[in-house]
Amino acid sequence: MLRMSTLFLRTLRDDPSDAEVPSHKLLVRAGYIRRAAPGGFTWLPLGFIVLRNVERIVREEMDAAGFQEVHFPALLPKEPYEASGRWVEYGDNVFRLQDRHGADHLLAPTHEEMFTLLVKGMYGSYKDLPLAIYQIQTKFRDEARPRAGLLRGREFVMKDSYSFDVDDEGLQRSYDRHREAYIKTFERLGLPFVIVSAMSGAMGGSASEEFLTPLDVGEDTFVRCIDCDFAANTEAVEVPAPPTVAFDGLADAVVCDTPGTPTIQTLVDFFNASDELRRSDRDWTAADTLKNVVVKLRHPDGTTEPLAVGVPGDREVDPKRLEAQVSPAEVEPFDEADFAANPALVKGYIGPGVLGSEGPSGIRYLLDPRVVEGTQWITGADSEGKHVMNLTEGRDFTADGVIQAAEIVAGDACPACGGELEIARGIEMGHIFQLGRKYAEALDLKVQDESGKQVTVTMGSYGIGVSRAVAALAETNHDESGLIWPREVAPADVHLVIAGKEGGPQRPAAEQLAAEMEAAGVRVLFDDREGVSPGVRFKDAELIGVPTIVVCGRGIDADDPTQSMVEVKDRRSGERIDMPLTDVVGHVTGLN
RNA sequence: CGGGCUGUGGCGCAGUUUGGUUAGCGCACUUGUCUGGGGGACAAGGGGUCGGAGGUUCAAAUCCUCUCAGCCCGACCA
Repeated sequence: MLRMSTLFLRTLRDDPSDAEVPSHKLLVRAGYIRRAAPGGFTWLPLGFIVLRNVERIVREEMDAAGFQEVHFPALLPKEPYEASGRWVEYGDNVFRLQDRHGADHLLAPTHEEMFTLLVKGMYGSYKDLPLAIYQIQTKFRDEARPRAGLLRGREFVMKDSYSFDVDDEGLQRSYDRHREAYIKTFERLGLPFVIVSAMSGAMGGSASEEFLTPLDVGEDTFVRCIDCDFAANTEAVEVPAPPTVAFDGLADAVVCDTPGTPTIQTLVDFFNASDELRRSDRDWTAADTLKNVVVKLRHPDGTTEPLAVGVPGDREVDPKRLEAQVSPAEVEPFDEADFAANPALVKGYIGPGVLGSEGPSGIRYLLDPRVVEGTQWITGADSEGKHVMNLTEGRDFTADGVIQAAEIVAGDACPACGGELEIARGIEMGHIFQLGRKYAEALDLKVQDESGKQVTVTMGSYGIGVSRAVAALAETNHDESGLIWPREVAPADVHLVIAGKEGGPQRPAAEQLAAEMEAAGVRVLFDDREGVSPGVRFKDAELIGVPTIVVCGRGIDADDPTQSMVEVKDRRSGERIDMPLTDVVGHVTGLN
């Protein structure tokens, strides 16, 4: 039983000034956490109970799936991370430090290398596999900008698991088992989530999905279909190609003088204002134009290469989508010096005529999938003040390939069902992906197969943000008055309030009720403070957010306790019911 | 790393432009009395090197220089 008279707790009437998002404000105000360091929080007694509850649920679901728990140090030597290349790849995001001998160490941001080495040291046969092990541990990332309280810290609790299999089929099975376990875990936590396919990114690997909790304060943008269950990171959306059009009867390409039209908007306005160029059936729009954007790719070896991307003029090139497509190369702007080095490019009037590996510029040219054979475009004629119209793909120009780099906007067609896509914000709560053999190869993790041959193990890696889940739960479960915890993660089942004059019958009745509830296995947070007005107690109870609030007040009968009535309030619905004191234990043990 | 804003008792803020008694207010805290179903009232208290360092001045929370920290936007990121 938690007694508020002695609980290490101080609730605040005002929001802390450094808090912006609801979870941060409420968790501090209600006395769950306090900021201790940039991006680091102290867990106060109530908060620590919630954190452990989340941990327990995660642990139980991992165990139920047959995964085994281990625990690594957070402070690790540099060597394994050098072997995998991540000592360099992780860059400034990893905390590095030296010991007294000058040896390099790091505070682990994640543990692929250590798990790989652990298995290497213990197992050597295909008979030992499959294996999946996990830990729940504090991770460190030197975030450029910690923010939003617990949602993005530099130190946070994460559950990370790793699977080990001899072949791809085994990896797929391990992946699927984790996927199922994650679905159960998030359902049990009461966290809404969508599963989006993700690009595997810097960690390497192939199949990868993220579990996102939709939240406006989240920092990931994703798209989902309003008609079907399709959801994906914007980087992973594959825009389908429309059907091709036969060339028969298509108008010839015509070069037009279009003075003073360096932008898409000025170009479209010019066409619509011209008697010769105007369309009879409708106005020209930006979607009729083909915009060619040139960027510079920087490859990991340091070399650079220009790249031209052609997208319909009504959309921008999305840098993240582009970068995901050209990874591991990085995208840099094409600057004045680059234009000077490529005289074939006329800024503002770049057209397919000079682009392409075979073209005068020799610049590789990739097209948006919407630009299919037979589509006609208004685009640059590679000469100051000139554009070309009716330029037809496949007839008048071709490119080196297709690229998914145009921005996705709300209302775009769903790649799965053709319905309408919407853009939403979310926060990554879990991530599962098939690492493949990157780490096993780097660290030489092999086992003997049935024929006695050495084979490299294939791995998967799976994370859940545990401390982040506490924040996400607070974010998705609160109202104007305070937090509203799902029962399984709540710091208590019942918040018992004394609301009566000191010296009255309420306190002894509440004491007895608290003892009875506890004996029945109900977790009780008991507001047994003296000299605190009822208003304060009610406000605190609502702020703290225990799912059921029981009030011993006016209904307590001093003369005949068996006649006493108490009030039972559901924090979430706000519904209040009066019931006989003697029924309360039975009632609250039946809640869930 | 770029742009903007902010650092004053535990929390939230005023005071800084125009330097000048003892640095102020609300909440919280202590003591007492009253009150007792929605952060109640009255009274009396305790708690501050004004983020830090250096400088200007007879005098600095206030002016100058440097520095540290926090928040927001962007870049980056499980």
